[in-house]
Amino acid sequence: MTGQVRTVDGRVAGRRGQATRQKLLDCLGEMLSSSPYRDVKVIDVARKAGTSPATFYQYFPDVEGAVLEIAEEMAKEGAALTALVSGRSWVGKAGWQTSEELVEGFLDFWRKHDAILRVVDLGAAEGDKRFYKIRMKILNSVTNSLTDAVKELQAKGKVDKEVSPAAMAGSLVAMLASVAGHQKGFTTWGVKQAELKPNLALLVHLGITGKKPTR
Amino acid sequence: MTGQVRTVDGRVAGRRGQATRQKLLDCLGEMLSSSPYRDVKVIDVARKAGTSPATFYQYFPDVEGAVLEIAEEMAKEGAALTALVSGRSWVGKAGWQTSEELVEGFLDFWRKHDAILRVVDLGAAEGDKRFYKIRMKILNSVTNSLTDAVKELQAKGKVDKEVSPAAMAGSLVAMLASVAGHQKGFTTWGVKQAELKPNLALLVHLGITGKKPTR
DNA sequence: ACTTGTCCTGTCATGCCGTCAGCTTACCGA
DNA sequence: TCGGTAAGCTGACGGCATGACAGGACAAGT
Repeated sequence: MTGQVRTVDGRVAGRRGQATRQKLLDCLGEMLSSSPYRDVKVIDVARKAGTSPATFYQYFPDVEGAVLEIAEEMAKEGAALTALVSGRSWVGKAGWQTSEELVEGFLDFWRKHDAILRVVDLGAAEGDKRFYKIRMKILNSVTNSLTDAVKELQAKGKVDKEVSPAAMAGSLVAMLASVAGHQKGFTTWGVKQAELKPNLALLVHLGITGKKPTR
Repeated sequence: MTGQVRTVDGRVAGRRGQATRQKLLDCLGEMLSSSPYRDVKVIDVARKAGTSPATFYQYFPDVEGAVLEIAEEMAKEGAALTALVSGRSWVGKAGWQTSEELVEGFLDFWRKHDAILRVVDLGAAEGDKRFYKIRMKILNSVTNSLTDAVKELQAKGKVDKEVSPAAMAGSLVAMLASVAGHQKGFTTWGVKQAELKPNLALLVHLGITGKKPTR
């Protein structure tokens, strides 16, 4: 399915090659956390990995290509976010818990992949389809599940029909992603983490069900 | 207050100099809209402005410095966003209208300054205090006004005391900013602009007042 | 016309980019 | 043990952007 890992010039990578390749990816990941994306240079990544720039170009077409690789890997891990929504209840106390756990999971994931998500976000916002696709891949599962939840509640007559499930789900997910991306900003600003989560959960609950939660 | 416009080496810029400077800023702005931030080079900006790279460096320390300049200008214009919230009513039909106009104004502003806001966002997310400050400057006015609105409603007993006004306002503003930044994404994805706005307005209204709007 | 201060550019050292030929290393069959 | 072959790595190079400087072009006042 995945095929073998290949170098740019078409050779198949063996054990040693894959190790080098992975080391380059790891170092790039660290660089992205510690310095602005704009300033990340191939030569620095190579030096950090204890190899030469030429080696980098053997495995990746350019920095962006390597970033995409890291992002893809993260996207796989992000599929687990679906579990935060699908098959959960939105009624009563269980509904409140669903909201809380969704927010919690989201913030954790974002904190963990902070740097790379920032780059993905930028790429997507700039119109790069590949980055956009990855961003979708991560958000889609959650968004779709939330969309379904709203549709279901609408069918039961518990939510106004004027609400567009997709728009609502998309907006909420965008909010979560954005707030997660600026978590540091919020704290600097005077809003504590502990306050943030319940408020986000409240907004999610309000958006999906249209009602205040029963805690 | 503003002082005179100065070159990097300390001289005061005259008429001609300011024109050149402005032209460079304009061209940089266009470049940011049409190509990834990472790939914007001084030499391209200079060429586009019909001048030389050396001239660019006479007015700006680097690309980032020039971007900050554009961003500052935009921030001034963004102060007008305050008017969308301050002194408005959140009760009854007027409340719904407030929500709608806030969303409308926000999306328009973001659409207009699309490219530069993206860069400011990235800079802020990467921890650059100067960009963070500008982002604050734009969002602060709206956020503060919204915070006050929530506090007021809380004082009247119309909103739960558990709600943190600042966290709620910050989350809503982050949502608006994020959705605005990915407007293209939403449309590609199947959500129409016309659906998006009322849903965002609904979420804002729910978040601030805790109640469904009366339309 | 002359002076003065502003404005622009040609040029240069530096450093990164991206590519190539060629060297080293690991694996494998004889 | 010994080549043979393919994988793996690097030094070196032309090309280009950067950022700094000194000096020439220009406008405005005298």
